[in-house]
Amino acid sequence: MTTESSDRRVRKTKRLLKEALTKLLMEKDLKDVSVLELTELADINRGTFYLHYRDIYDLYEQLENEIIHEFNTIIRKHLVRNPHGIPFPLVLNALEFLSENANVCMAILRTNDTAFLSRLIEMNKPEDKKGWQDLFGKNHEDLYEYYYSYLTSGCVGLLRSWFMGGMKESPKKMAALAEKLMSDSIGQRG
Amino acid sequence: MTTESSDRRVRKTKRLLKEALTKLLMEKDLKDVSVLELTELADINRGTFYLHYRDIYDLYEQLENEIIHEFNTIIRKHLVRNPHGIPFPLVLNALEFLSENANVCMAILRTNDTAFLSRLIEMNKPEDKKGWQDLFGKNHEDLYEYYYSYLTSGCVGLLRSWFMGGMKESPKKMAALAEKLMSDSIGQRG
DNA sequence: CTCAATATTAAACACACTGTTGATTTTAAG
DNA sequence: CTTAAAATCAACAGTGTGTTTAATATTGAG
Repeated sequence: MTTESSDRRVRKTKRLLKEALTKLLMEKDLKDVSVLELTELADINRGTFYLHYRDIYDLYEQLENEIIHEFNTIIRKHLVRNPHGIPFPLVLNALEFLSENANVCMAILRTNDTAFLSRLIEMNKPEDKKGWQDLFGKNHEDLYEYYYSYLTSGCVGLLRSWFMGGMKESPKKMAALAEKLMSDSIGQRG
Repeated sequence: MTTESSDRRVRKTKRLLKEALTKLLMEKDLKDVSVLELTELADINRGTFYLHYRDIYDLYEQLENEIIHEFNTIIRKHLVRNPHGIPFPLVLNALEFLSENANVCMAILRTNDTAFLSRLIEMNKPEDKKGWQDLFGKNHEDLYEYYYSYLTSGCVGLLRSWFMGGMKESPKKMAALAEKLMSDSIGQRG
């Protein structure tokens, strides 16, 4: 995870750069963002950029990291309390977080980058066999991975759709929908 | 769609460049591919590249286009015959196509680019309200879009998982699984 | 407040790759 | 064979990169 610097100057520089990148990602692809224009927009010396980041992609990754980390914090919190099953508040909290951080999330999702998706999936995948069984039932052990992929990708797709459509539905309504779709997918144990 | 050139030289040049890009995408990200190394690998003059493509991303898009086009051909063929419902052969054919074109598909999916996903989704979305109703039932009309997003994203995730795992299951088995997951998602009309 | 440490700045640099051009050679189609 | 088109080769200016140097500004600790 990104370690917070104790020096105010560093914090300010990084914050300005991340804000600038978020702005730029609203209007163009990551590949079209140059260090030059980024630092000009942030009003930061170009050399300073390289004091903190290897390149634009490095900065982007750290931005994405922060979102994923906060996201996982929400998820973990619920998993500890209720290790099995898919609690409604989890989904709701997740959606509310996204809604509150719309700017950055929009920027990330706009890049059309499923690395974001893949990482969320991998990081929250149940590690032990027990977890799998509780989620998907005892049959089709060899298919757990596939069930999981379908479920999580589906959710991210749902979420993307909600985001891109301007988040017209309330987080609560979307949470209920996600909940229903997920438990329907899981519930079928042929 | 990409128009086939009548000139053998052009066809050869484009084919070599696409093959070279596919190779390079097996080992590095699209952003790290330069026109220089691409044309050297393909043994094509660098200037010739610009006769046909704007930049690396343009070439990549055309490569992706071809796959999507063939994919859609399979899908459309089935939709005409059986406009409503999700026929088993459709999924099977799609998976077999992917299996046969593993190289290119792997290269595309490895880029972690959901533009591929989004386009597949958009291009095959039922246009008329009737289609939606037949797929999802008559309730929750306002939620059709979300159902569709969940369903299709889920399938692409499933497919990605299958691909990245080395395609150990047979296309037939995966088709059955996809079929089941999709109809389970759709079948619920609470 | 003072000061030593550290971050930022400004300027310059070599470098790699880009995208285009014009002249020349090679190739394909009729 | 003839001719139109494509590919090659060499050269070009332009842009952004990544690094370095010395000077300047800001910070946190004492």
